[in-house]
Amino acid sequence: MPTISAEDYLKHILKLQEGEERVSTSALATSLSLADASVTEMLKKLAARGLVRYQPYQGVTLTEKGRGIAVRTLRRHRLWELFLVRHLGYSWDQIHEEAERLEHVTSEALETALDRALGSPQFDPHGDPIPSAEGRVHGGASSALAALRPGAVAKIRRVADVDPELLRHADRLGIVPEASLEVRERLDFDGSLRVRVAGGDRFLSAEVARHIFVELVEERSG
Amino acid sequence: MPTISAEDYLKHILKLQEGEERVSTSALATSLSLADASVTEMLKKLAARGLVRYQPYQGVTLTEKGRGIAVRTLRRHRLWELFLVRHLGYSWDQIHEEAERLEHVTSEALETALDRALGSPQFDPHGDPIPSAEGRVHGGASSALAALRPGAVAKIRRVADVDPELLRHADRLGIVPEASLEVRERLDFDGSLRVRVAGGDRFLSAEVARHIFVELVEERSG
DNA sequence: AGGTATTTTTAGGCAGGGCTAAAAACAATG
DNA sequence: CATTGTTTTTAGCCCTGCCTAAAAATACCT
Repeated sequence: MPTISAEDYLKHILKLQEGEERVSTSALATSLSLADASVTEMLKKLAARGLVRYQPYQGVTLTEKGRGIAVRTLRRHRLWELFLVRHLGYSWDQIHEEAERLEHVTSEALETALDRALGSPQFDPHGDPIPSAEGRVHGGASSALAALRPGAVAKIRRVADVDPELLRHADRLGIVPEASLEVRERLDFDGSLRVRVAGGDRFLSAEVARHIFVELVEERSG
Repeated sequence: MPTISAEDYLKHILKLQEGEERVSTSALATSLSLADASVTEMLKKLAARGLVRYQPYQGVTLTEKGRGIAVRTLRRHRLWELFLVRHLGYSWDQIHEEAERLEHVTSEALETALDRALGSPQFDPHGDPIPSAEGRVHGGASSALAALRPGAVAKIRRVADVDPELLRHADRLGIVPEASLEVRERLDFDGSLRVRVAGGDRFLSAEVARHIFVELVEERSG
């Protein structure tokens, strides 16, 4: 059984590993909000348990075993997030912290029960893919709303779960997964956008638009 | 925030405190499956945090603060047990272990959500009372089935959650909270009983009957 | 009361995880 | 290529909880 701490390390490595080949000690330390030295030590322990490949000064990568645990933890996290919304009346800005704790005390039986109660869902409330029980992750190929040009029509896929405030803000604007949207105007000097969504025109800062991911439907010239 | 360990200590002290005035170090150690010495040390720490009153060689009692945490933990445990049965398809012999872990990662918000989803329930699936949000525990005054005489008619209140096997056994016999039962026969030499329950006659060993608690309805002479 | 038994506490260790400060390795640049 | 700067690792500590073995209190019993 991996400890809570180990699950957290593996989860963060998994996330940081997207794109990059090897994850540096300092990047991981920043991501976990821990001192670099603490991370160095833990990496040695994880390597000894066969969960990561670690060469001093060369960063880490997950082994198959480590990846398995990381993905399983991510699956539990996202199943809980959806469960909290669907069955316990939570809103999507309040679920991250709860799931962060619940994911570490979820047995295989409970994971299965959650999955069944939810009908084997593919996405969590933020639009993040829920890994399958076998560990396959459905990498949705979507692009940042911030990159779209005026006239573009797109379907919202995902709102990055970086901050509860962003989520509350997006929600008030009608920016939720599955909603449709059209870019009406783009101010070049600050990158902010005016978009039509849920029947109304809304303004989004570039910073907000950077955290919203969409699938392009049509690229009308404005 | 109390640690998981502290919550477990307090919960066990609460349980052992029923009846007895002070709880001894060794009784607590046995209950927690820990070495006596470990318990002694922890008691000093809990006392320093104001959660228990502890005098060397004199045993422990809970302070108001400690009792509050113990009762809250018990409440969360029992809410989870019922939730697992009602909303996640668990049977009552599989819920204890899950709840044992979930109770320690349950925020006040989650506790409230569980309570609401269940309609502020009074009892868990074993018939154990669920403490109120304010910490009041509904002490149900029931007696052991083992003590009833032939001819007695009673309503089942509670089946002690001591072992999953006992629970599965009781369930197969139709012995569940709220069911009605009549004692038909009692074999004095081993204390075993023949009872009528759910329309059929069933045999119970004295050991099983000792873990079933009932409320007497009528004491017919057999 | 005095001596044996039992309980409880103290002493000394260990593993998991974390921290700061100092040293070592790697990178980068004049 | 040598020096400065940035990462990363090592060294030495801390805290939480647990353990065993030995010592000290309390209890029991003749």
